[in-house]
Amino acid sequence: MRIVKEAQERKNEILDAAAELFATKGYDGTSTNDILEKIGIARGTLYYHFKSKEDILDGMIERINGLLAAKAGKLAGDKSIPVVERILLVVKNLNVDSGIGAEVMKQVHKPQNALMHQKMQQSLMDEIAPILAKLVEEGISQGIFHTQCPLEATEMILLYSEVVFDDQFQQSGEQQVKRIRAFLYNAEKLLGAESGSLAEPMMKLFQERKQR
Amino acid sequence: MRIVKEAQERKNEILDAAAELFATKGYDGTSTNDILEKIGIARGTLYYHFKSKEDILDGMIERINGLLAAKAGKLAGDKSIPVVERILLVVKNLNVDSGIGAEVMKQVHKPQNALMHQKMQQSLMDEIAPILAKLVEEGISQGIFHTQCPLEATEMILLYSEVVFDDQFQQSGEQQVKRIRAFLYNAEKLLGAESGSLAEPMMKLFQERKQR
DNA sequence: CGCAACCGACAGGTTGTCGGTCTATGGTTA
DNA sequence: TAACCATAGACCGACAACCTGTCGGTTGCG
Repeated sequence: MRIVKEAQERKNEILDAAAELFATKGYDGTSTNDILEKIGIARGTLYYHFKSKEDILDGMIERINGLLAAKAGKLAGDKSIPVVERILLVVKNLNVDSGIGAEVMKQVHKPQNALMHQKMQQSLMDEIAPILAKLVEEGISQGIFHTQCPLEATEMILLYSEVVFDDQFQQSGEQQVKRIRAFLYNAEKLLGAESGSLAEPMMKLFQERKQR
Repeated sequence: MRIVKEAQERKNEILDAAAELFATKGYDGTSTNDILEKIGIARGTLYYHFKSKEDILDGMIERINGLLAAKAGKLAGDKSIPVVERILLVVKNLNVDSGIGAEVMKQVHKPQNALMHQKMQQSLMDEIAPILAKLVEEGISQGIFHTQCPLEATEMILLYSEVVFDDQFQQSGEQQVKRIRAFLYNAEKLLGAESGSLAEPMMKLFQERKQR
């Protein structure tokens, strides 16, 4: 008894399974067999919907990133909230994202998931950085920030946070705090923000996250 | 007629072949068969010297990075050259490295070489960043730079240049120039350098490289 | 003669392909 | 209205071709 579904539905089903598996076993560690066994479809079906394993990864990342970007865009657009607060909100939502995305995010940094990591990073640069940069520009027009290159400054900050706060960089609590302080110091310099104007609210955020 | 060589010699031979293959076909695109056929040894021999394919990659990166770091260290130590000039020299040597390393560097950024890229990046952060940071500190004591976090600022700069100036980021010449300008602007801000003090000599370097 | 270096067959796993099969749907006919 | 195809999109699973890593056995050198 073969079950037939609409293409889009099957595709999502496959992406769901893949996301969960990639999140727990990593991209390299997950075989296409794992995926198709998990949902009980045949090999041919998988390759009917996706042209390769990497294509599945791309699809998954696109889906997660679409959600992330949409959410970030919505938050960023709420002009009733002060700019700095909004930036914090967006950043917070990047890492504490709910749903399958969160699990994926955690595993992204492991060395065996290099490809996944790279693709995510690219996505982050292409989609999230511009959103944050818009906020920075808003801050500039309000006299909070001062820089001639808001987009690039944002990219630098985002990229560095992405790489340095990886789990792979296992470091003692003391080192971690030092790194975070340095990061905020540099971020303020890049954005031309007043000393402490970012650091203070950000440190709060980091401490919240640490407790989990 | 079986040829026997000293372990270290064979190891180097394998690393040489691997480097060349990885450089032309990428890490994923190169099979262990390719490597052992290239030098005419048997499967068992390869795995006698290296415990896995990834182990070969690690060995290769370590070798390249060792050379790079040694060269950079030597250049950085020459106190007869002004600090800014020395920084330029070190950076120049990172990308224009001679020998097999150069070919590898070119291919490192392709998407299929994600693992290679990541390992290289890690190496860069761990070994090269401190060397450059030392130079920055020297600059600080000379009043050229002003920052409380020389190491982290250096890391940010290095990381960003690594990612953004990848070939994968194919962009028009105009965009490229704009990005470079923004990069230098941000680097100066991070290091607390006078406007143009880095940008001017750096632009020269970029233009040289462009001509090749 | 002993040990380090080497060999190559082989197990177990992987991705992607391909010809063939099913099933839902919509048009046709009685 | 009901029975009857026809067809295309969704699905299947065997299979080819590869790939990595292992292991018992072999050989040459000191």
